Amino acid sequence: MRLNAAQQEAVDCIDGPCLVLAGAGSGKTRVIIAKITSLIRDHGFLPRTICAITFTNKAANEMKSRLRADLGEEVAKEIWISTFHSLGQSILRAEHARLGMGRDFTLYTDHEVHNVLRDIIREHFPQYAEKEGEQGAIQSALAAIARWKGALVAPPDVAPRDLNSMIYERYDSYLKSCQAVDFEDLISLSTALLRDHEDLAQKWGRAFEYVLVDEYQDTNETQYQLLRQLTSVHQRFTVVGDDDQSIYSWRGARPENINSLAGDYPGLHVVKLEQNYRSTRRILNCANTLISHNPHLFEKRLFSELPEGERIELVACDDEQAEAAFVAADIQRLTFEGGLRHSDIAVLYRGNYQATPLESAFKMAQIPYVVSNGDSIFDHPEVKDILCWCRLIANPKDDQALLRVINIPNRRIGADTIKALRLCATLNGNSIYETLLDPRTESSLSPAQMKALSGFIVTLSTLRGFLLARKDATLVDSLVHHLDYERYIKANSSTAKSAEFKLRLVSDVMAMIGRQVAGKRGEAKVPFATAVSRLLLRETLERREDGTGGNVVQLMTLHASKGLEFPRVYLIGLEDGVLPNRNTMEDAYQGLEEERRLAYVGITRARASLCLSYCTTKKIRGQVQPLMPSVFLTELPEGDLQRINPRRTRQLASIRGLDDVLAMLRE
DNA sequence: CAATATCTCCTTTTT
DNA sequence: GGAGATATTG
Repeated sequence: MRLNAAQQEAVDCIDGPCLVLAGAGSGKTRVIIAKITSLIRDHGFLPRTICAITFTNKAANEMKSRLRADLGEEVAKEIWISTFHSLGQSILRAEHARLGMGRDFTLYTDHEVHNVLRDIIREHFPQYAEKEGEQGAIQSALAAIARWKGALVAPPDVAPRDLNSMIYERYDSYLKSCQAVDFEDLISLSTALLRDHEDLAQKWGRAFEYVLVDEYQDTNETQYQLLRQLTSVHQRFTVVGDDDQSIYSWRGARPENINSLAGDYPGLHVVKLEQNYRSTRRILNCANTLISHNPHLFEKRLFSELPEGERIELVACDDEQAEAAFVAADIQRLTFEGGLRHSDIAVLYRGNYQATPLESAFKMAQIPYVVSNGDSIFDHPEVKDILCWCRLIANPKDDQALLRVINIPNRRIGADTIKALRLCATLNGNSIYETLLDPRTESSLSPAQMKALSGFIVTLSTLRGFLLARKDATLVDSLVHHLDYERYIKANSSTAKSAEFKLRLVSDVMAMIGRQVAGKRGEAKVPFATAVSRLLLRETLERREDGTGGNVVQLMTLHASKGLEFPRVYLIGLEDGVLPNRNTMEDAYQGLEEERRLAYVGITRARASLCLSYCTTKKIRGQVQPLMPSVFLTELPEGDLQRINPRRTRQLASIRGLDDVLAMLRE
């Protein structure tokens, strides 16, 4: 498809910094792809000097496959396409020595970070937990630490010494003793590294002659700093963003980074994309009217030359079961009679928990569906166990992994033994692994305990010797085999069938690691530790069925829907307290604005047809409670809405309208 | 030390 | 109304 004037302008601006303000559906992905293609074909950039950064793996994969289609496998695989986090991980793995870390450091997930902080507070600051409640203390420490890391302040440099700063210090040294980093470290340590080492700043600044950032409004402080450093040598980059779609401020995103650019780069070229190619004029009008209730950083007016389209449907249901049943019945109507494919449809909602009633209604109606970001293969305890074994093999200092698997399979190592071990470890500031090997430890434990522990040490060192020597996919089989994991799972499963299921999950995950280590699929061979932390970053999830693949309805949160589009969209749960979510209202009106943007993102996912629904009652904590419709419904243009009675089956007439619109969209 | 019963927190979004 | 952590038994 041809580019319009503004899109072409954005593609052609290559000599300096370029900011593209891209409204929803204005073809920003097309611009990014066209620009990368043009950089390579028309301007002689080498593919490996181009770096494109996205926020989700989903977006990165999408970009990869589109570039593969345009440029071919050979060229496309050379381009650096990654999320900020995985780029940070690459930098840290390459430069680990400067940080005084081994190459095989571990990535701690939020869950582990939470547990670490909980243990620190329990052990060293019990009065803190008593005063604020344990959860409150953890939350407060977590927020403070995130703030310091975001501002690149190391524990010794924290100015007013308070409780949180002491926790920060303990936390930091604990992570170091485990040779572990957290998600935020992937970026903040990379940034600090380039800040403190001029040669590295030069090296990485030269590596990328052109940098592109998608969803720029979602960058936080450190990500912006990293971008500045990566582009410091050539000063050539394009960032694409839309402040109306900023929905991650809760994790530190600063849409103001859009404004900072103009100050930091006086030569900044700004391009606005205001023509929407995605949605009917009615859908766009709804979206525009809703978002006009928010203040704006940049004035922009989205317009569309597409047909007016059908009115937006508005459905009031009795409760969430009725709502789910309505959506299911409506989808059946549209697919049986309306000729819509299941994959043309998405159901969007605020929280993951809202998927449950939909799932049961869809199962009942035999509607094929996928829940994205729903329960992942990595959430199964058996998979977590085996992954912790992998982490431990790569990095034995990884205390959190060690504590999880020290008694898996059963080795008769119990709570008392672990308690004694941890005491020794904290006393010497060592990891538990080091403590196990320390001769001084023996005096603190009984002979029986020592015997059980030495069994564990032998197993671990055998596995390390065995696995780290291998560079092929068989290593994963040998892990399961050596642990006698099959027997362990069978012993802990109620039925043979569930044991089989669990083993299947485990071997799937191990196959993912095996593929990377062996360098299958034309990808580069990857060290064991990297392969494992890619799983923790969820980088290697099996590719989603795209279009042709699974013909299924997609269920997802509004956050997960960003960047996607569907002919028919259901946006459910438009109740006061749900969307806008009650818990976000604390930070005054800021919260409401972000919730409104969330609704805006949902509405603008729809191409031809949109259905909004809400419930008048819902079961909350077991109690049925009445609910008010969302304020956002009152902010939509009345004339573009059409109330639907969920109890009455509808006529084909309304489907024909949809058909026409779809046909015009396909032109 | 392991298996079962009871309690407590939380249900916002994700790399 | 559910998961996960802790207390209580065998």
